[in-house]
Amino acid sequence: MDAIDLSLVDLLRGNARLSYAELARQVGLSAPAVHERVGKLESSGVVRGYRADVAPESIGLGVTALIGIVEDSGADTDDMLESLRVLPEIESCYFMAGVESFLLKARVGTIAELEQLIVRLNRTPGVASTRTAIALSTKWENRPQPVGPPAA
Amino acid sequence: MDAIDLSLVDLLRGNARLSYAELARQVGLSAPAVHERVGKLESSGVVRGYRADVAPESIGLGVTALIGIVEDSGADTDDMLESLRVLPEIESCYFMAGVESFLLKARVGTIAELEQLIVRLNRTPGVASTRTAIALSTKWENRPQPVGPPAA
DNA sequence: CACTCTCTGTGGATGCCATCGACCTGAGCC
DNA sequence: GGCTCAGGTCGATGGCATCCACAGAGAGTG
Repeated sequence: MDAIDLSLVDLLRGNARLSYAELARQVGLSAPAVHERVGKLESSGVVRGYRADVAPESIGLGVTALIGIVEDSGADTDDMLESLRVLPEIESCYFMAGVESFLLKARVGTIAELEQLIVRLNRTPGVASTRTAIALSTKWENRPQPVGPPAA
Repeated sequence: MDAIDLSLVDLLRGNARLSYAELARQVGLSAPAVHERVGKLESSGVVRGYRADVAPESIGLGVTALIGIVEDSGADTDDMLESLRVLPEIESCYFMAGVESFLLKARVGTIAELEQLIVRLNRTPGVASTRTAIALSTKWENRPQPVGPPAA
């Protein structure tokens, strides 16, 4: 991970569809060299994939909610995780410090669907309680932070 | 947005670097047809961009925190938003229902940097108080939810 | 110091892909 | 019927991805 790798990562975070030729021009290397570097970034796990950033409301997921989960004392955290993982509405899942063991970001189409999700969560073994906060609007999301040390 | 558009969106959420030729094969159209559809999805705002998914710890952002913000009564929400927007550590910003007006997801390298961020937030005009929860680990994040109605 | 091995580059060749333009076809409408 | 438009296909062309052979820098070693 030298400065050129960081530039590549930065460029690809801004636009994942840049061609290798374009990346090569930006960082001052040849296209094959860039191809190899990016390949190594991928196989070493630095770059986990490439995703289209889609407006959620345009694919019927207009409701965003943040849900905190308090575990039962004695609950098996791994089992709970598996239960959470199968719920497709849960877009992100963080294991937290604090009273609430998990913080979920969930995306659904309607408030009714959110209700169903919350009911399902409360029925899940190991869940003592949930606390849901609805996002009225998303000001921004997953904004890439310019890479720290060798910026440009 | 017909079924083919949804398939394209799904494919690109899974791998944003798929070629138009490959997309065309997957949905059973010609490459130029796919090119035009994707172009329309982009210009209509359904597809907002393409991002490399980078492991944050590998670029020196190993600490994730969720921060709730309570506004002063009488604070100007738009001004606050502008103050928040310039802080690069804030990766996502939701305007929430509830006592806490904003919920931020912030990413920093160290706990010391997180402390600095919280201090800055508490000094920001309009901020009455903050509440910070640290993510001990990220189980998953921004997992694409398979598109609802016409799944395969 | 020279030898060698490895890592990371470059440059050239080749076949696939992006992209443009010409043309086709079916739906909706006078 | 005949217009028009949206959205397709096909073919051509230039650029790009990708493979290969080879070159130079640095580290470790006799």
